[in-house]
Amino acid sequence: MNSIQTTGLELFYQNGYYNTSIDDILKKLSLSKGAFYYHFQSKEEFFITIAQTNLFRKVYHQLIAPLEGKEDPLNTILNCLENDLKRAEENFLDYGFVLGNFINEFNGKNPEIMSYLLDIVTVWKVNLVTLLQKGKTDGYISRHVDSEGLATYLVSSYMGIRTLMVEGNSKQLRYQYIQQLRQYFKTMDQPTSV
Amino acid sequence: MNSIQTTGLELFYQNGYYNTSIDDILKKLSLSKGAFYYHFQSKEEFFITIAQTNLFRKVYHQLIAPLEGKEDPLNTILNCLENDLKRAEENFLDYGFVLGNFINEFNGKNPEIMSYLLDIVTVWKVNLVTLLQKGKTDGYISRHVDSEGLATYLVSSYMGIRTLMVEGNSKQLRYQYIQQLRQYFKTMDQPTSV
DNA sequence: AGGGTAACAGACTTATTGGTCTGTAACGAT
DNA sequence: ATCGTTACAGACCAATAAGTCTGTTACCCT
Repeated sequence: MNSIQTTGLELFYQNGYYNTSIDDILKKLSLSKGAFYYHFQSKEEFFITIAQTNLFRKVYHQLIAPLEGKEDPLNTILNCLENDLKRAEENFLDYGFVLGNFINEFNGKNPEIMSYLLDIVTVWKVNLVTLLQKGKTDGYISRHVDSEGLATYLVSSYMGIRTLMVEGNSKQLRYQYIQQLRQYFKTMDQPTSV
Repeated sequence: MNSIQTTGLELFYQNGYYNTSIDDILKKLSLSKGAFYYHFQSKEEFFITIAQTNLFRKVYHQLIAPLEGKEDPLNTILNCLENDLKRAEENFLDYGFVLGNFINEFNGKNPEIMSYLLDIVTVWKVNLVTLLQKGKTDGYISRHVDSEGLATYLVSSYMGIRTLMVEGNSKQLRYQYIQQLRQYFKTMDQPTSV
């Protein structure tokens, strides 16, 4: 049953939700329809289950966990994103940002699933904001920085660069992206630089 | 025939390529299968035609044309993006960035179509780079700015924010995004601020 | 007026989809 | 050993997909 979820997320990620049939998943596992519909009510309920467990875990592990218990928020965020992009780059068959892809796919089609997906984005963003705020009280970040705005900006730019990196020259894109981010961060990492 | 393309792009945008059937398009136009397959060989060829004409025109009109013949590149870009986001926001049924959605959908599924879509991105990016370079020679932008990198950053962040703006509070997101961009631009609009 | 072609109409085919339903193997409890 | 429940197998169904094919208009040309 857990293997169904794992394989399900894998195939949904590669081919998209609507473009992946239950049969595709079952074929890969050499299982039958009966097995699937014994554990899950429908394809939709199946995906929601996956989103709330596997997908959330994945995002948390990739983008939130690496931020915990570190000083110097800006550098921590920068390293986290850079490592993530490097992983995506080395993964010779990368399909973009899992969460971003699904948000894109379900937009305007399934509001319920959309809300679950956006919840995950919110969790990520809240973690970023919290980290940035802490950075301000700890004296790492200039007080005039808008934590909410910066978090929004980070999330959106990351989602975008992951979409762009599906083409060939992902190495250059990553370099440029990180470089620009570093430049931007420079303007706010010392409170004296106002 | 042109109406088929227009309606086709409209529905592909709203529901995605794979989730829009030829019948859906034809039903909306009260046309028959015969009409469609008289003009187009297949659904794929149909989309490619749309991408190269209608989709390209749309992107050009939205994001490239407003940049032409203006001084002060950074402000021009900022205004262009802000106006575009405002339009998306007022459009009470917005489905994200057309081009970005398709790139997301076809990634890993149809390399040929992908190449056509990425071509459009390239055109946009080249236009940005050219504008930034001109801005440097005209003295609007600091010489140490990496035009290529900045263009990459602009494209990716725009694609990301459009994906995020599909949820409710798009007004706030737009404001935060533009605000952050403005802050970033401040660091490079005077050559003396190195 | 008549012939020919461009521009469609729409029934039909084949493949695939999500989902149902009946059947059955394994297995612990009594 | 038997019973009953869990965990599947897989045939089956209705809906929908892209694409084909045989018509049938409408209209221009001569």
